[in-house]
Amino acid sequence: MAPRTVTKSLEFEMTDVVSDLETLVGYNMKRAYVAIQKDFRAALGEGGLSPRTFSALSLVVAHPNISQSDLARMLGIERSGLVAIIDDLEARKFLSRTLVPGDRRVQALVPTKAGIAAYGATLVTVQAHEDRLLADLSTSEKDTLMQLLMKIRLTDRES
Amino acid sequence: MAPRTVTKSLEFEMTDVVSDLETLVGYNMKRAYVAIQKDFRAALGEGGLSPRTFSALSLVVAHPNISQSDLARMLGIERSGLVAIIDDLEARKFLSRTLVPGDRRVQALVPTKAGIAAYGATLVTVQAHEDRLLADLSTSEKDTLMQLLMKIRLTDRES
DNA sequence: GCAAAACTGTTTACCTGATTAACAATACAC
DNA sequence: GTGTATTGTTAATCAGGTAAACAGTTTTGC
Repeated sequence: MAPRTVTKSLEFEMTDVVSDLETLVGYNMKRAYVAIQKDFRAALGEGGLSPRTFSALSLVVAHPNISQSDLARMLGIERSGLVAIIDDLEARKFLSRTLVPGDRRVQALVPTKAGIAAYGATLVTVQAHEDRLLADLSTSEKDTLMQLLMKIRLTDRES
Repeated sequence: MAPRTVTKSLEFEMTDVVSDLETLVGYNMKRAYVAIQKDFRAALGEGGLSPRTFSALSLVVAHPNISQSDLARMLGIERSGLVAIIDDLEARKFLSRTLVPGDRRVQALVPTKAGIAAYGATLVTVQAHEDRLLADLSTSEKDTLMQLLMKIRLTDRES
């Protein structure tokens, strides 16, 4: 079956590999992640939302009345860690904690009009930042990257 | 030119996209990075090297007699932040700070035999962790991922 | 020659993001 | 009803990182 395909020449490319480090996915993932985050913060500027706060706001806008516990689960963080994030968003008047009739434990998170507007504007800025930073990647490369990242991300499901 | 290619069906796939968040590279990059790092730590266990300490050791083994300043530059961190990492590696007797004849400011980092051995063993463990975690990705997918991450990473050069 | 500038390793103070453990209030199982 | 589970919260702690200052040591520019 397919006896003599020549694949050897693809195994190594002659870019000078500085050390084994360069061949590890984790190391390159970290460096790429740091570069993106740095540019994200620069794009949103002083007083702008941090990546995690933006993520939380995004999910609250997409899922109004979500509880903090559910939001924490979606973000993959502990609910104790979410408190400060929600405090921040509430201080900015982007959402409010509101009582839920049926269950007095939970406080549903509802975005304000200002919150929805701010989210929309910020999303545009964030998308512009990604378009700029990833200008060297073609659309199909970006698609591929997203698929691969998603695959790796979902590895973490069971924990 | 190419008047009616049907690309529309590729634009959106019918996985339920929870929010805009899922469409952002940065968010998925972070989630994937967190998943990998978590698995890395689990693979190396209690008392094992942290990712950043492993990275530093890798570069010292690959470049014996490197200075701390050069190492910090390679890692993309401040040299003040490197001190604790080198302290750790020196405490484990994996390297030593040694005087350099020509310049009394620098202390060259030289790996010990134990350091080189530990690095080799750890590298095998790390590679096994990545192979396991990324088992769902084909070899060519891994290659593609590395190329794309490298491209993004190099965006950060000028800073 | 020598003053000014630059570089090296280091400490200190601080920041961000995150976790764990505990807690009071509330709801649910049966 | 009693025991168990869940919610939001605080407090303590940690990991990783930055920025500013510092003493000691070259290097540069005349």
